[in-house]
This record gives sequence, C-alpha cells and structure tokens, in this order.
Amino acid sequence: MQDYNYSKIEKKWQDIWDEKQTFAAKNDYTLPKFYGLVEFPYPSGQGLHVGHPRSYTAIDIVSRKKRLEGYNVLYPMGWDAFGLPTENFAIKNHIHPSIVTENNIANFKRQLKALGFSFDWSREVNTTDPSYYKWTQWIFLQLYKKGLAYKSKMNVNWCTSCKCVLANEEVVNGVCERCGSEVVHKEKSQWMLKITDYAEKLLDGLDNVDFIDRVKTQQRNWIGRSYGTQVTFGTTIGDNIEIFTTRADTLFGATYMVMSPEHPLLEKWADKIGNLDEVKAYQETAAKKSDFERTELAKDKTGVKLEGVLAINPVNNTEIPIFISDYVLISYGTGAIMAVPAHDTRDWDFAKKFNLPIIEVVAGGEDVQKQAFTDCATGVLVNSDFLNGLSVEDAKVKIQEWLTEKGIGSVKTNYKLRDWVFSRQRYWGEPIPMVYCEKCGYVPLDESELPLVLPNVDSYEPTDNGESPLAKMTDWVNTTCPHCGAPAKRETDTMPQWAGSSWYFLRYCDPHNDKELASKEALEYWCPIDWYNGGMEHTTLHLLYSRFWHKFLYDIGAVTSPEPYAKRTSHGMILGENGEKMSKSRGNVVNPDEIIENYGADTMRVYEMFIGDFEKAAPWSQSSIKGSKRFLDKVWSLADTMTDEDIIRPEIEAEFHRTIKKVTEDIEGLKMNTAIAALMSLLNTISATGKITKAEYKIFITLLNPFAPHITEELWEICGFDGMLNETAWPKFDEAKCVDKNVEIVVQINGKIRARLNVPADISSADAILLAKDNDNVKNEIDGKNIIKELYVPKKLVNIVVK
RNA sequence: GCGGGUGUGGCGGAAUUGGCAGACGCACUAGCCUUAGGAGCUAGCGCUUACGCGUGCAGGUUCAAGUCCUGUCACCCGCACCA
Repeated sequence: MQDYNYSKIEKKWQDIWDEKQTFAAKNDYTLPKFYGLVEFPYPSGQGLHVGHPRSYTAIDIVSRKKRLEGYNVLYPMGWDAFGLPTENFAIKNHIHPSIVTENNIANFKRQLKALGFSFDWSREVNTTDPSYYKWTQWIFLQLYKKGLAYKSKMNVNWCTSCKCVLANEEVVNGVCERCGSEVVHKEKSQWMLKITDYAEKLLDGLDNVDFIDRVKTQQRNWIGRSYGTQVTFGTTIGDNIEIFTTRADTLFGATYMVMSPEHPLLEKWADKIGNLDEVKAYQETAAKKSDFERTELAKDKTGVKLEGVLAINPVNNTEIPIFISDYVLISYGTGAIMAVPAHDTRDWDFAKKFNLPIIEVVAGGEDVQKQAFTDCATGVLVNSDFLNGLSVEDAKVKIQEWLTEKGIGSVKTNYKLRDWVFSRQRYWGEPIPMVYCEKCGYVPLDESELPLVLPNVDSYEPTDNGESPLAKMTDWVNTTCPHCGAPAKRETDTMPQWAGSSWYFLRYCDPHNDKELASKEALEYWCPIDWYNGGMEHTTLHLLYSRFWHKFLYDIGAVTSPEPYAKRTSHGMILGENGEKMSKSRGNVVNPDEIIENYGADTMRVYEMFIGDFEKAAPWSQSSIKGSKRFLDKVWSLADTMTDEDIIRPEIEAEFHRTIKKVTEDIEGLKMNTAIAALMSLLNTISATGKITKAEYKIFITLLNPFAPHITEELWEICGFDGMLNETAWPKFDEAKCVDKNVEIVVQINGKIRARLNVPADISSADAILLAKDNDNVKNEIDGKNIIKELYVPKKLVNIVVK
C-alpha cells in the first residue's frame, strides 16, 4: 500500500465534502435534530490560534458522531467581525476596516477548512454584513420600544487608550479587559440596556439548563441577588434617607449612618451642611480615583462626618451621626447604609477609626469591642427591645413585619448586576438606529429603514473629546426626524462588539431570511442549542448578554425557547510549551498552519483532544504530537494486514465491545483524551495478533472517524467498503459482550496482594474463596492463623482477613 | 475577605466513584535493523540494594482510601468595601 500522504488525502476529502455539501444541515424538520455550537471567532489579523481548534474539534467530534447516529446536525460557523483591533489596524495602515475584515475572514476560513471541520458553510454569518446587522438593529428597536433601551447621563467607565466607554463587564481589576489601560470615570450620556429587568429571569433560568457548575456559579455571583429590607430613616432636617440592609434584625445596633459621596441628597442639603467645604473636598477626591486606585485603597477606611444634620433611627428614635465614605457605593442598594459596627466588619473598621460607639445587639460571639460578630446562625438578640431573645432568623421576620406595619420599611431584593452600557464611540460597529430631533427627542428609525448602513468614509480615527468618529460625517449625521420631519441628527455612537454575538446562533437556523431574523419553523425546530462550548472568559459577558437578549426575544414572541442553550461546557486554554499563556511577546505561539503542514490536520485534531483533560489548561508539547502521528501511522499500516473475515474474533470481542462503549460514552462526556487512549489500547491489542479482520477494521475506523475524519474516510475507500464512511452508522455495543469469560482477580491477605488468579467471570463467591485458599502463597500466609473475615468482590478480588 | 477548583512518576495525564495506583501517550534506557536516523521493531521504565514505601502534609473511618471524614499547607481561577 502507498504511504500515508496526509496532505494529499486531507485536501482530497475537504474538496469532496465541499463539493457534495456533505455537512449541510437538512431543512427537513421531521428528523431528530442536533444543534452543536462553538463560539464564532473574531477574525483577527494574527489568524487562527491553536486554542480555537480545541473547542471546534471537540464539538466537531460530537457532531460527526451524531450524524452517524442518524441525527440531522447543524454545526455552523461565522464571524464576529466588528471590533476595535480591526479598526485600529485599519487606521494604522490606511485600509478600510471592511477590507481588513474581508482579508482576515478569508485567512481564517482557509485555516478552518484545512482542519476538516464539518461546518455547514452554506449558513456562514458575518456580523458586519448589513443583511445581518439589519436584524441586530431590529432587535435594538424592539428593546427600545419595550423601554429596555434608554439614554442616560451617567458615570461610565472610560478607557483612556481605546477612547471609548466600557461596560462594567469589560472592566477587569480596574483596567480595560481588552488593552489593559487605565479606566477612569467619566460623566457621559450613553445608551443603556436594562439587563437588570431580567436579573430574576436570568437567575431562575439557570435552574433549568445543563451548564457546568462553575458557569452557573459565576453568573449567579455576577447577578448577585440578595434579599433584605429597605428602611426609611428620618433626619433632623426633615428629609428621609432610604437604606438597604440584609440584617434588619440589627437595627437597634445602628450607631451611625453612611452615605456614598455621590448621594444626590448631599446636593440638596448643601446649605444645611456645616462643613460643606470638607464634604466637597472629599467628594472630589473620591471622584478622581480610578477604579483601580479605589480597589487598591480598599483596606483603609476614610470619610467625613456631616455637620448640622443627624439621622433618626426609626426603631428607637435615637439621633445618630451621618458620614460620607467611599466604602458605600452609589451603584448598589440605595447608596446609603445604616452602620452596625458590632455585627459588620466594614462598619466595625470604620467605627474604630472614627471612634464611634459599638453596641452589641446579637449575643453569642466574642467581645464586639474586639471584633465584629457576623455569624447569623447562632446568635440571640439582646439590647433590642421587642426583639430580645429571638434568633437572627426570627428577628428578621419580626422586624420586617413591624417596619411594614409602620410604613417605614419593606422587603426588597437587590442585585449587583447593573445595566449594560451599550454605546461605543467608535466607527467599526453597528450604527444605533436612532435620530435626535430638537422637538421630539430621540426617535427610533422605522423598521423599513433598516439596515442603517455604516457610512463608507476615509477617516475614522477616534476623537479626543469622547465623540464617535461618525459625528464628523455630517452628510450622514444630518437627516430628518422620522416623527415630525424637521431637521434632525443621527445617533453617532455605535453598538459594542457584544451586540452581534448576542443572537448569531438564531441566524444560523435560517441565515438567508430577509423577512425576519429567522422563521418560526426554523427556530422551533433547531432551538434550543443542544450543546454550546466556549471559553470561561465569556461567562459574564457574551453568555450573559445573549441569554438576556434571547429571553427578551422570547417575551416578545420572536423566539420559541425560553433559554438559548440547553447545555454549556467550557474548554481549558492551550498554553505555550513553557506553561505560560501563548502570546507574541512571550514568543511561545504555535502556528496551526505549521502543525498541519508537518503532521497533518488529523494528527493535530487527535493531539489536541489527547493533550489532557478537556476542561483544564494544558501546555503544548511539540514532542507529544509525535505520539498522535505514530498512532495514525499504525492505523494506516493496519490496512496491509486486513483479512477478508467478516467477524470480530472471539478472543478480542470483549475488548472491542468495551471500546465501542467507552468511545461512545466518552464523546458525550467530553472525555476525548480517554476515548483516544481506549482506541490506542485496542490498536495495541489488535497489532499484537498480527492482523485485523474486515469487520474489526470497519468498526475501528468508524470509531476513529470523528477524531481523524480524513484518514479514516480514505482507508474506508482503499479497503473498498460500501459508500462513504460519513454515511455509515455508528457502531453499537452489546453490554453482555463487554465482559471477558475469564478475569484475573487478586487475592489479598489483610489488604496486601499475595496472589493473582485467573477465574471464570461468573464464579461464585464461595468458589472464588476456595480457589484463593488453595493457592500456595496464600496457604503460607494464612497457615496457623485465625480467619476473621473472607470477602469476594466479583471480578475484582478476594480479601482474607487473618489474625 | 467571599465563591469555585486543583494537588498522583522526569512530563501530559488515567483510575468503572471505596476494590490491583500510575491506563494511554511523551521523554528516557538497552537491544535489533539500517550507509544513516528527529524512521521502524523488541524489551524495560514510580521510589528503594532489600524488607518494604508510595497519590501535597497530619490524623481518622474501613477487611480495603487517590477516592469518605477532620485538621492543615500550597497553587490556580472568578468576584472583590455589594450593606
């Protein structure tokens, strides 16, 4: 037989698949379906990273197996192509972003095709295509109509390098998640999406989906629901202050109050505050701090006491001082708290620093003068009038009833989640389809005007004054009001990159529809996505945003499933050979093109699946790839030893069935590494016999096909098997045949191995023990001792306990 | 600080969930083959000269512990003054 010429074979089959549209999903909605999805890439100038194929190969394997099992499979691919790197590259090199995008996509596509993924290329989508972003804009209009998109002047995160606002989700450790530059706060008018309205649904929906736990936990923490009480405190100057607390039971222990420096009441009270200068100075310092500084300085408490105004604790009418301090955040709760230093660590720190009284109201801990007692489970209420003697739980209920009755408190649920800042001051994004009219305010474009196409211009540099580059394009900006016809201006901010990716999986269902984002029939059939694999870094960004949009689309009847993804898994990163993250600057980047050239796509696929636990990070190893190549070489040369026998030989039948079982189950469990190990083991067993039968070879290469599709398809053809491998059926195993007739068991004396025996698999417990005791080694060990216990674990071991 | 996770040979990693620790692969060693080897084949490969000892460390439960319990250490990831 000829040599294993992977380059030639891989090209050959890729061309055949292309030509025959082998992997195009069928529009026959009566078939059982499987919708597998991986995150579509951002087509960067660097080309494909070896990390991309880890995820793509895994779901490709699942998809290929599902096809052999008879499913109508949709495994699509597309391009998340709007975004800053393209725009920056375009500016630097004076090439239009659309050309840069086109080139990058061509390169990515070539690389993906070279890896033999079974994507349905007829459904390719591109977020920068007007026929696609027409529907992104349409969704925005629907959000606007339902009051979920609004423009608001607010303090936003501003990246000093990108010259652009960022969503809270995009700020990591106080710096920009994309470029690592400092993020400062800036007052700006921005389009916002009310994701907070969906906090409850986003949380509750997690109970009904099959996401790996760390994804659920991370989303739950990010949404951050807490149940508590909102309480109204009076003041000595008439106004009331609302506070939120989860520990209403400790109300009698409130010895002061803290307001956030940004609290609106401070402005109202300007003429009543005795030390206004001091307060203003503190407000200014707080405002100047970047997010990074603010977290850095988090340990040390600072603050200013307001002179001339005191708060009144509603439970006992005690007058208590009010402070402002930046440890209270304007963005959470009501922006003001009651401080109970005896039972809250932060309040305790502050009280110590400012020498404020600490009153114990929950007994059961250490001395509250020495440290705060925060345990809710064991304490008993003291110094709290009608709450005395109650447990924390009971006291919470009682005080809530009391407050509600008096009309000064109510049960409240709070979330950490904040609304989504949706404007970006950049060129390369979807235009927001809104017009500003002096008379009518913001007016949405009529749906018939969509898509609102991005103007094609020469200059799209960001401006230093924080305005979008589109603002300079007056021809485009100046328009008429859709409502009254008067001269008006278009919104010049664009949407964030997360917009296009928040619904792309819906478009794959019906990608060429120009009447709606996808037809109901297509959505009903394909959704929800059966399996979505992607990176953990998207858990609180893309994954949360797209769930929000999907739930909204569900509520307005545009989609038919309440959740977009039935199942979510996540892959670990592929690290450089030195165990560090791959990056140009570290010089440890592996180029997939080189691997394909030197070892072939099949080897690359097998290697990436064999590299380790799919969910964990794994370092690349140039020498380990050879193992995968050797494995495929051996599979190839096995063809020479094939006999015409159409049977599985009895002596290896059990291992065969076990391997079918293992590979079948491991693919479903994403344990690709052990599936491949099982195939290697079986190959070793077969090789040792010096030949392989036709029936055995058929099964073997079918099992290997999802992992190494080109070589197996070629071998199928060379061996003259019927049709094409991708049209055959996935092998079935027989549970009864998975067990060998004879098994080796070990004999332990007091838990130590003393002998090994070959016994029939169905031997009785008594017979096994008898047989064990008949062994010479065993006889020596138990001779003259008392047998205390004898155990037989079927097919495993005999243990004899002696004294 | 809170939440999640991980510690197993020289390396990547297995272990049917309490039942032979180290599957499978890499690297390595020896031999064969070869003009040659970054090729192939065969054998070996946790530690220890041994008795034995071994899954981060210390205890415990059990006939039996990588797996369960208690304590402890280290590292990774996420959130971080969220009231």
